Amino acid sequence: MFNVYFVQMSRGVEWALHCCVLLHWAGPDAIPSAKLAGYHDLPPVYLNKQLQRLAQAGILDSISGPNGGFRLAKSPEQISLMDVVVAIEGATEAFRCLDIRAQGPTASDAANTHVPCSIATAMRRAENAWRASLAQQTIADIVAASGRAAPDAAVRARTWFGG
Amino acid sequence: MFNVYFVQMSRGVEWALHCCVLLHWAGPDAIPSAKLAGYHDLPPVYLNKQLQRLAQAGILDSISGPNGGFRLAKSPEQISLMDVVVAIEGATEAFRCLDIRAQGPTASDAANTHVPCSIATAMRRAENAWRASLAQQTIADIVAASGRAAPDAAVRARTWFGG
DNA sequence: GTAACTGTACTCGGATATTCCATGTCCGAGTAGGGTTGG
DNA sequence: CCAACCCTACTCGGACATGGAATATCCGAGTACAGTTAC
Repeated sequence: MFNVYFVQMSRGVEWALHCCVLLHWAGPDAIPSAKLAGYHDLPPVYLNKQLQRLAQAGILDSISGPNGGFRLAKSPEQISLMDVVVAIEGATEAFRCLDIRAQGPTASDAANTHVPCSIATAMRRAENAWRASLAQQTIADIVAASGRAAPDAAVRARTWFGG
Repeated sequence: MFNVYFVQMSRGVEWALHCCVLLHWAGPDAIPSAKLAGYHDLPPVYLNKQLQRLAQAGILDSISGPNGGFRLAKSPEQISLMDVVVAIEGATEAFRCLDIRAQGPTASDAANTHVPCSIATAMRRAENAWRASLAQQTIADIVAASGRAAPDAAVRARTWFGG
Protein backbone atom coordinates (compact mmCIF):
# COMPACT_ATOMS: atom_id res chain seq x y z
CA MET A 1 0.00 0.00 0.00
CA PHE A 2 2.49 2.58 1.12
CA ASN A 3 6.19 2.25 0.70
CA VAL A 4 8.32 4.27 2.99
CA TYR A 5 12.01 4.97 2.96
CA PHE A 6 14.27 7.86 2.28
CA VAL A 7 15.72 7.84 -1.17
CA GLN A 8 19.18 9.15 -1.39
CA MET A 9 19.45 12.74 -2.40
CA SER A 10 22.35 12.71 -4.78
CA ARG A 11 24.96 15.40 -4.64
CA GLY A 12 23.61 16.32 -8.05
CA VAL A 13 21.05 18.40 -6.19
CA GLU A 14 23.74 20.61 -4.77
CA TRP A 15 25.41 20.90 -8.15
CA ALA A 16 22.12 21.76 -9.80
CA LEU A 17 21.36 24.50 -7.28
CA HIS A 18 24.80 26.05 -7.69
CA CYS A 19 24.43 25.92 -11.44
CA CYS A 20 21.06 27.66 -11.33
CA VAL A 21 22.58 30.49 -9.32
CA LEU A 22 25.59 30.66 -11.63
CA LEU A 23 23.40 30.71 -14.73
CA HIS A 24 21.45 33.59 -13.28
CA TRP A 25 24.62 35.50 -12.52
CA ALA A 26 26.15 34.70 -15.90
CA GLY A 27 23.36 36.46 -17.75
CA PRO A 28 21.06 35.53 -20.63
CA ASP A 29 23.61 33.70 -22.78
CA ALA A 30 23.75 29.92 -22.74
CA ILE A 31 26.70 28.37 -20.89
CA PRO A 32 28.10 24.96 -21.88
CA SER A 33 28.01 22.34 -19.18
CA ALA A 34 31.77 21.93 -19.47
CA LYS A 35 32.27 25.55 -18.50
CA LEU A 36 29.85 25.30 -15.60
CA ALA A 37 31.69 22.21 -14.45
CA GLY A 38 35.02 23.97 -14.69
CA TYR A 39 33.86 26.67 -12.30
CA HIS A 40 33.72 24.15 -9.45
CA ASP A 41 35.95 21.37 -10.81
CA LEU A 42 33.07 18.97 -11.28
CA PRO A 43 33.03 16.01 -13.69
CA PRO A 44 31.83 17.73 -16.88
CA VAL A 45 29.90 14.92 -18.50
CA TYR A 46 28.19 13.86 -15.31
CA LEU A 47 27.15 17.39 -14.53
CA ASN A 48 25.74 17.49 -18.04
CA LYS A 49 23.57 14.55 -17.11
CA GLN A 50 22.11 16.44 -14.16
CA LEU A 51 21.50 19.54 -16.25
CA GLN A 52 19.63 17.40 -18.74
CA ARG A 53 17.16 16.56 -16.03
CA LEU A 54 16.71 20.20 -15.19
CA ALA A 55 16.07 20.85 -18.87
CA GLN A 56 13.52 18.05 -19.07
CA ALA A 57 11.79 19.54 -16.05
CA GLY A 58 11.52 22.87 -17.80
CA ILE A 59 13.87 24.65 -15.42
CA LEU A 60 16.60 25.13 -18.02
CA ASP A 61 16.69 25.58 -21.77
CA SER A 62 19.24 23.47 -23.62
CA ILE A 63 20.79 24.72 -26.84
CA SER A 64 22.92 22.49 -29.05
CA GLY A 65 25.78 23.40 -31.32
CA PRO A 66 28.44 26.10 -31.09
CA ASN A 67 27.60 28.86 -28.64
CA GLY A 68 25.11 26.41 -27.16
CA GLY A 69 24.71 25.30 -23.59
CA PHE A 70 22.17 25.81 -20.84
CA ARG A 71 20.34 28.87 -19.56
CA LEU A 72 17.51 29.46 -17.11
CA ALA A 73 14.10 28.87 -18.65
CA LYS A 74 12.27 30.79 -15.92
CA SER A 75 12.98 33.70 -13.66
CA PRO A 76 14.69 32.79 -10.36
CA GLU A 77 11.51 33.65 -8.46
CA GLN A 78 9.67 30.88 -10.30
CA ILE A 79 12.14 28.12 -9.43
CA SER A 80 11.72 26.66 -5.97
CA LEU A 81 14.24 24.37 -4.34
CA MET A 82 11.56 21.73 -4.41
CA ASP A 83 11.42 21.98 -8.19
CA VAL A 84 15.14 21.29 -8.42
CA VAL A 85 15.03 18.41 -5.97
CA VAL A 86 12.15 16.79 -7.84
CA ALA A 87 13.87 17.32 -11.18
CA ILE A 88 17.04 15.57 -10.00
CA GLU A 89 15.66 12.99 -7.61
CA GLY A 90 12.38 12.25 -9.30
CA ALA A 91 8.91 12.70 -7.90
CA THR A 92 8.98 9.57 -5.77
CA GLU A 93 8.19 10.17 -2.14
CA ALA A 94 11.38 10.43 -0.19
CA PHE A 95 9.88 8.31 2.53
CA ARG A 96 8.37 5.22 1.00
CA CYS A 97 6.32 2.99 3.28
CA LEU A 98 6.79 -0.71 2.77
CA ASP A 99 3.83 -1.32 5.02
CA ILE A 100 5.44 -4.32 6.57
CA ARG A 101 2.26 -4.79 8.54
CA ALA A 102 0.92 -6.53 5.47
CA GLN A 103 3.58 -9.23 5.83
CA GLY A 104 3.77 -12.11 8.24
CA PRO A 105 1.31 -14.11 10.29
CA THR A 106 -0.79 -11.13 11.33
CA ALA A 107 -1.18 -9.80 7.82
CA SER A 108 -4.58 -11.36 7.37
CA ASP A 109 -6.08 -9.45 10.26
CA ALA A 110 -8.66 -7.31 8.61
CA ALA A 111 -8.18 -4.30 10.82
CA ASN A 112 -4.60 -3.87 9.68
CA THR A 113 -5.13 -3.50 6.00
CA HIS A 114 -7.84 -0.88 6.07
CA VAL A 115 -6.22 1.49 8.52
CA PRO A 116 -3.37 3.85 7.62
CA CYS A 117 -0.07 2.92 9.22
CA SER A 118 0.60 5.30 12.11
CA ILE A 119 4.33 5.14 11.51
CA ALA A 120 3.96 6.04 7.87
CA THR A 121 1.73 8.91 8.86
CA ALA A 122 4.21 10.23 11.38
CA MET A 123 7.13 9.99 8.98
CA ARG A 124 5.13 11.60 6.23
CA ARG A 125 4.26 14.46 8.53
CA ALA A 126 7.97 15.12 9.02
CA GLU A 127 8.67 14.80 5.35
CA ASN A 128 5.92 17.23 4.50
CA ALA A 129 7.54 19.78 6.77
CA TRP A 130 10.74 19.32 4.82
CA ARG A 131 8.99 19.64 1.49
CA ALA A 132 7.09 22.71 2.58
CA SER A 133 10.32 24.42 3.54
CA LEU A 134 11.87 23.55 0.20
CA ALA A 135 8.82 24.74 -1.69
CA GLN A 136 8.87 28.10 0.08
CA GLN A 137 12.42 28.92 -0.91
CA THR A 138 13.36 29.90 -4.46
CA ILE A 139 16.52 30.42 -6.43
CA ALA A 140 15.86 34.13 -6.08
CA ASP A 141 16.11 33.78 -2.30
CA ILE A 142 19.44 32.00 -2.67
CA VAL A 143 20.68 34.72 -4.99
CA ALA A 144 19.61 37.40 -2.56
CA ALA A 145 21.23 35.68 0.40
CA SER A 146 24.45 35.17 -1.52
CA GLY A 147 24.39 38.79 -2.58
CA ARG A 148 24.20 39.92 1.03
CA ALA A 149 26.90 37.52 2.19
CA ALA A 150 29.35 38.10 -0.65
CA PRO A 151 28.31 41.10 -2.73
CA ASP A 152 31.02 40.58 -5.31
CA ALA A 153 30.22 36.94 -6.02
CA ALA A 154 27.85 37.77 -8.85
CA VAL A 155 30.36 40.08 -10.52
CA ARG A 156 33.13 37.54 -10.19
CA ALA A 157 31.01 34.81 -11.70
CA ARG A 158 29.87 37.00 -14.56
CA THR A 159 33.44 38.05 -15.25
CA TRP A 160 34.67 34.49 -15.21
CA PHE A 161 32.02 33.30 -17.62
CA GLY A 162 32.23 36.39 -19.77
CA GLY A 163 35.97 36.01 -20.31
CA MET B 1 34.02 22.30 5.16
CA PHE B 2 30.43 21.17 4.94
CA ASN B 3 29.31 18.09 3.16
CA VAL B 4 25.73 18.07 2.06
CA TYR B 5 23.72 15.29 0.63
CA PHE B 6 20.82 13.24 1.73
CA VAL B 7 21.98 9.97 3.12
CA GLN B 8 19.69 7.17 2.41
CA MET B 9 17.29 6.40 5.15
CA SER B 10 17.38 2.66 5.19
CA ARG B 11 14.21 0.70 5.58
CA GLY B 12 15.77 -0.31 8.88
CA VAL B 13 14.22 2.85 10.29
CA GLU B 14 10.75 1.62 9.52
CA TRP B 15 11.55 -1.78 10.98
CA ALA B 16 12.99 -0.23 14.10
CA LEU B 17 9.92 1.91 14.68
CA HIS B 18 7.59 -1.03 14.26
CA CYS B 19 9.70 -3.08 16.65
CA CYS B 20 9.62 -0.36 19.29
CA VAL B 21 5.83 -0.33 19.15
CA LEU B 22 5.68 -4.13 19.22
CA LEU B 23 8.05 -4.32 22.16
CA HIS B 24 5.86 -1.90 24.06
CA TRP B 25 2.78 -3.94 23.30
CA ALA B 26 4.49 -7.22 24.08
CA GLY B 27 5.16 -6.21 27.67
CA PRO B 28 8.21 -6.17 29.95
CA ASP B 29 9.73 -9.49 28.84
CA ALA B 30 12.58 -9.54 26.35
CA ILE B 31 11.69 -10.71 22.83
CA PRO B 32 14.27 -12.39 20.59
CA SER B 33 14.99 -10.65 17.31
CA ALA B 34 13.98 -13.79 15.43
CA LYS B 35 10.50 -13.61 16.91
CA LEU B 36 10.16 -9.91 16.17
CA ALA B 37 11.27 -10.62 12.61
CA GLY B 38 8.72 -13.40 12.29
CA TYR B 39 5.90 -11.02 13.11
CA HIS B 40 6.46 -9.15 9.85
CA ASP B 41 8.43 -11.71 7.84
CA LEU B 42 11.65 -9.71 7.98
CA PRO B 43 15.15 -11.17 7.57
CA PRO B 44 15.90 -12.20 11.16
CA VAL B 45 19.63 -11.64 11.28
CA TYR B 46 19.51 -8.35 9.49
CA LEU B 47 16.80 -7.09 11.78
CA ASN B 48 19.02 -8.13 14.63
CA LYS B 49 21.67 -5.83 13.23
CA GLN B 50 19.30 -2.88 13.36
CA LEU B 51 18.20 -3.72 16.89
CA GLN B 52 21.83 -3.79 17.94
CA ARG B 53 22.07 -0.17 16.94
CA LEU B 54 19.01 0.71 18.98
CA ALA B 55 20.61 -1.08 21.94
CA GLN B 56 23.87 0.82 21.50
CA ALA B 57 21.87 4.04 21.45
CA GLY B 58 20.27 3.15 24.76
CA ILE B 59 16.80 2.78 23.30
CA LEU B 60 16.66 -0.97 23.88
CA ASP B 61 18.19 -3.37 26.40
CA SER B 62 19.75 -6.49 24.92
CA ILE B 63 19.81 -9.72 26.92
CA SER B 64 21.84 -12.73 25.83
CA GLY B 65 21.17 -16.39 26.38
CA PRO B 66 17.97 -18.36 26.71
CA ASN B 67 14.91 -16.22 27.41
CA GLY B 68 17.01 -13.32 26.12
CA GLY B 69 16.20 -10.79 23.45
CA PHE B 70 15.40 -7.09 23.34
CA ARG B 71 13.11 -4.90 25.38
CA LEU B 72 12.51 -1.17 25.64
CA ALA B 73 15.05 0.57 27.83
CA LYS B 74 12.91 3.68 28.28
CA SER B 75 9.27 4.52 28.41
CA PRO B 76 7.67 5.22 25.03
CA GLU B 77 7.28 8.88 25.95
CA GLN B 78 11.05 9.19 26.19
CA ILE B 79 11.79 7.82 22.72
CA SER B 80 11.35 10.29 19.90
CA LEU B 81 11.32 9.32 16.25
CA MET B 82 14.45 11.40 15.92
CA ASP B 83 16.20 9.15 18.43
CA VAL B 84 15.39 6.11 16.34
CA VAL B 85 16.45 7.71 13.08
CA VAL B 86 19.75 8.82 14.58
CA ALA B 87 20.35 5.39 16.09
CA ILE B 88 19.86 3.65 12.75
CA GLU B 89 21.23 6.20 10.33
CA GLY B 90 23.94 7.71 12.46
CA ALA B 91 24.26 11.28 13.61
CA THR B 92 25.60 12.50 10.29
CA GLU B 93 23.65 15.36 8.85
CA ALA B 94 21.23 14.03 6.32
CA PHE B 95 22.16 16.88 4.03
CA ARG B 96 25.92 17.05 3.84
CA CYS B 97 27.37 20.08 2.09
CA LEU B 98 30.33 19.37 -0.14
CA ASP B 99 30.92 23.10 -0.37
CA ILE B 100 31.89 22.85 -3.97
CA ARG B 101 32.57 26.57 -3.86
CA ALA B 102 35.92 25.64 -2.41
CA GLN B 103 36.84 23.86 -5.64
CA GLY B 104 37.86 25.23 -8.97
CA PRO B 105 39.41 28.43 -10.23
CA THR B 106 37.41 30.72 -7.97
CA ALA B 107 38.18 28.79 -4.83
CA SER B 108 40.98 31.14 -3.85
CA ASP B 109 38.66 34.12 -3.65
CA ALA B 110 38.78 35.08 -0.03
CA ALA B 111 35.16 36.11 0.22
CA ASN B 112 33.97 32.63 -0.63
CA THR B 113 35.66 30.67 2.07
CA HIS B 114 34.63 32.76 5.04
CA VAL B 115 30.96 33.09 4.22
CA PRO B 116 28.44 30.31 4.81
CA CYS B 117 27.12 28.77 1.62
CA SER B 118 23.62 30.09 1.02
CA ILE B 119 22.56 26.85 -0.59
CA ALA B 120 23.74 24.81 2.36
CA THR B 121 21.89 27.18 4.65
CA ALA B 122 18.66 26.85 2.71
CA MET B 123 18.86 23.08 2.58
CA ARG B 124 19.68 22.89 6.24
CA ARG B 125 16.68 25.03 7.04
CA ALA B 126 14.47 22.47 5.33
CA GLU B 127 16.23 19.63 7.03
CA ASN B 128 15.79 21.26 10.41
CA ALA B 129 12.07 21.45 9.83
CA TRP B 130 12.13 17.72 9.18
CA ARG B 131 14.17 17.02 12.28
CA ALA B 132 12.00 19.20 14.46
CA SER B 133 8.93 17.28 13.38
CA LEU B 134 10.65 13.99 14.11
CA ALA B 135 11.84 15.20 17.49
CA GLN B 136 8.34 16.25 18.50
CA GLN B 137 6.80 12.85 17.91
CA THR B 138 7.45 9.93 20.22
CA ILE B 139 6.80 6.22 20.24
CA ALA B 140 4.01 6.95 22.70
CA ASP B 141 2.30 9.08 20.07
CA ILE B 142 2.56 6.25 17.57
CA VAL B 143 1.14 3.83 20.09
CA ALA B 144 -1.73 6.17 20.84
CA ALA B 145 -2.52 6.73 17.18
CA SER B 146 -2.39 3.02 16.44
CA GLY B 147 -4.65 2.38 19.40
CA ARG B 148 -7.24 4.77 18.04
CA ALA B 149 -7.02 3.39 14.52
CA ALA B 150 -7.02 -0.30 15.44
CA PRO B 151 -7.90 -0.80 19.11
CA ASP B 152 -7.24 -4.53 19.03
CA ALA B 153 -3.76 -4.30 17.55
CA ALA B 154 -2.08 -4.22 20.95
CA VAL B 155 -4.00 -7.23 22.21
CA ARG B 156 -3.27 -9.17 19.06
CA ALA B 157 0.43 -8.46 19.28
CA ARG B 158 0.60 -9.33 22.95
CA THR B 159 -1.26 -12.57 22.33
CA TRP B 160 1.00 -13.49 19.45
CA PHE B 161 4.16 -12.89 21.42
CA GLY B 162 2.76 -14.45 24.56
CA GLY B 163 1.89 -17.69 22.80
C1' DG C 1 30.72 41.07 -55.08
C1' DT C 2 27.31 37.98 -53.58
C1' DA C 3 25.11 33.92 -52.45
C1' DA C 4 24.86 29.14 -51.92
C1' DC C 5 27.26 25.18 -50.44
C1' DT C 6 30.26 22.28 -47.84
C1' DG C 7 33.09 21.02 -44.14
C1' DT C 8 34.35 21.38 -39.37
C1' DA C 9 34.13 22.07 -34.63
C1' DC C 10 31.26 22.26 -30.84
C1' DT C 11 27.16 21.17 -28.13
C1' DC C 12 23.70 18.19 -26.06
C1' DG C 13 21.74 13.33 -25.49
C1' DG C 14 21.30 8.61 -24.46
C1' DA C 15 23.66 4.03 -23.92
C1' DT C 16 27.44 1.92 -21.36
C1' DA C 17 31.19 0.69 -17.29
C1' DT C 18 32.53 1.32 -12.44
C1' DT C 19 32.35 2.26 -7.48
C1' DC C 20 30.23 2.44 -3.24
C1' DC C 21 26.86 1.67 0.23
C1' DA C 22 22.76 -0.64 1.91
C1' DT C 23 21.35 -5.18 2.24
C1' DG C 24 21.75 -9.82 3.51
C1' DT C 25 24.34 -13.77 5.58
C1' DC C 26 27.47 -16.59 8.40
C1' DC C 27 30.07 -17.97 12.32
C1' DG C 28 31.98 -16.98 17.05
C1' DA C 29 31.37 -15.24 22.25
C1' DG C 30 28.70 -15.40 26.13
C1' DT C 31 24.94 -16.95 29.19
C1' DA C 32 21.19 -19.20 31.62
C1' DG C 33 18.91 -23.15 32.52
C1' DG C 34 18.48 -28.09 33.03
C1' DG C 35 20.32 -32.59 33.53
C1' DT C 36 23.66 -35.43 35.84
C1' DT C 37 26.57 -37.15 39.24
C1' DG C 38 28.70 -37.46 43.54
C1' DG C 39 28.19 -36.90 48.44
C1' DC D 1 17.63 -35.97 49.31
C1' DC D 2 20.70 -32.09 48.21
C1' DA D 3 24.22 -29.51 46.05
C1' DA D 4 27.78 -28.70 42.91
C1' DC D 5 29.22 -29.35 38.35
C1' DC D 6 28.93 -29.76 33.44
C1' DC D 7 26.72 -29.65 29.18
C1' DT D 8 23.58 -28.08 25.86
C1' DA D 9 20.76 -24.86 23.57
C1' DC D 10 19.80 -20.29 22.76
C1' DT D 11 20.83 -15.41 22.41
C1' DC D 12 23.39 -11.39 20.89
C1' DG D 13 27.61 -9.52 18.44
C1' DG D 14 30.80 -8.48 14.99
C1' DA D 15 33.12 -10.04 10.55
C1' DC D 16 32.14 -11.46 5.74
C1' DA D 17 29.42 -11.83 0.71
C1' DT D 18 26.00 -9.75 -2.47
C1' DG D 19 23.05 -6.56 -5.25
C1' DG D 20 21.49 -2.39 -6.85
C1' DA D 21 21.71 2.41 -7.28
C1' DA D 22 24.46 6.54 -7.70
C1' DT D 23 28.52 7.93 -10.01
C1' DA D 24 31.41 8.46 -13.90
C1' DT D 25 32.43 7.83 -18.80
C1' DC D 26 32.22 7.17 -23.90
C1' DC D 27 30.38 7.69 -28.41
C1' DG D 28 26.60 9.23 -31.60
C1' DA D 29 23.02 13.01 -33.36
C1' DG D 30 22.31 17.54 -34.39
C1' DT D 31 23.56 22.45 -35.21
C1' DA D 32 25.67 26.92 -36.17
C1' DC D 33 29.48 29.17 -37.89
C1' DA D 34 33.35 29.82 -41.15
C1' DG D 35 35.60 29.05 -45.23
C1' DT D 36 35.19 28.09 -50.05
C1' DT D 37 33.55 28.09 -54.53
C1' DA D 38 30.59 28.99 -58.28
C1' DC D 39 27.89 32.51 -60.57
